[in-house]
Amino acid sequence: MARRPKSRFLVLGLLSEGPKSGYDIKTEVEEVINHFWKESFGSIYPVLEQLEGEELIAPAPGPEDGRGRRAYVLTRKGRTALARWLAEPLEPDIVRNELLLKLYVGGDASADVLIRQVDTYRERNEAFLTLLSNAEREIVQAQKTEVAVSDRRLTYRLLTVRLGKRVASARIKWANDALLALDEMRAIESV
Amino acid sequence: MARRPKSRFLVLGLLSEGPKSGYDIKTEVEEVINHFWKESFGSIYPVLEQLEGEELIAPAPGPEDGRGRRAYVLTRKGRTALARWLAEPLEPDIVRNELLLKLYVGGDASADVLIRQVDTYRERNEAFLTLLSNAEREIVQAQKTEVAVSDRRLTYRLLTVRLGKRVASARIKWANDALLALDEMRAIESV
DNA sequence: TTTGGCATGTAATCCGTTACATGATTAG
DNA sequence: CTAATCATGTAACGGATTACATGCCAAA
Repeated sequence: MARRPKSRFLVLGLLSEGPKSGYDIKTEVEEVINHFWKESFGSIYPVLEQLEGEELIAPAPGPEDGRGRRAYVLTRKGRTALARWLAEPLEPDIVRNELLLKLYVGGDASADVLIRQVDTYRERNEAFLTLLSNAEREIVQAQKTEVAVSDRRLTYRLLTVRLGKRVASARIKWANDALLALDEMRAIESV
Repeated sequence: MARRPKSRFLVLGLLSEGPKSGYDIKTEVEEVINHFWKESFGSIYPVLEQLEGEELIAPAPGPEDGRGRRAYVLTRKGRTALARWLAEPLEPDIVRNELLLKLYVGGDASADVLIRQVDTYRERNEAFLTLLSNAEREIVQAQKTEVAVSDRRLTYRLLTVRLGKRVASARIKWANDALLALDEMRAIESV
């Protein structure tokens, strides 16, 4: 069994766009794909080392950076491995929803406590939606100016943002419904 | 920092409904809350032992089962701990969406590969939606027959199912849009 | 009697985060 | 000069899964 399967493909995947260092990868995770993926330095650097050992990536050619920066590129072998992974069936995602667990086992709690939780959930998703809408606008803007070559990546990127938006909107709608139901419960409680 | 051991509260929470054994808890996870929570024997039994050590739960009174079954109940201390956790702020959920990663880094792949992935995603979410709709129907049915005391738990349970439905529907809608966009890409490719 | 479900538990191991440790370079 | 940012890396730890190990009971 391959170690750190998911992190491996994040690194491999991001390197497919061009030469990058561990630091670059971390930055891209934080600034761009943070809404659907997180990764720490603690896995990025070991993975880079491991992938180099397997000859899936290699140090980028060109002048060394004075700062000790070490960029990598995909090897042909690495590109093949990435393509293979892209075609592999999706693993079922692990689901652990703390809010739903609280609702499910919160039968003894007052409605107030749960209302507060659902409200937080709504707020977070609203903030998230705003964030994604901005990202979407930026991509659409970029699509107008870029040449056709990069168009495909932008299209894919747009898709990732739009799933986020759809899901966030769904959660917000649910939260509004749920708050109505919980308010009713509270009204009954206080009688 | 002390990260929240989530498994503890699953166990504590499920025990708040009444005496249960480790096996019961596993069954309930599998059959009822599987859509938003998973848990293995490998954590359930150690957690039970740990909680007993902390006096948050205690062996259920009553006749021993011949089969070696060991049921537990919440202590008063346990009930307090649960209530405290219910009111605690939600931790940000860890997001790792394999499909979106594949889309994001799949710029070099043929549209076909991605179409297959998105299609699988749609199918899974459709199956999921069917499952949840059945669960919803059952709860609504139960609400008509149950007495008012258990009504609150049923209401909360219904809310958990409905969030699942909302999100699944959103994903399906997205997938349909995405498939249209990807089909267009494929058409361009083949020219 | 043998299969399947009930029932508990442990060991190996994985995947990943957090916190720590270190140092160079650049902007103010 | 000094703070922020760039940049790499390691050690400790932790939470959870998987696979394994064990055995009882009921029904076919």
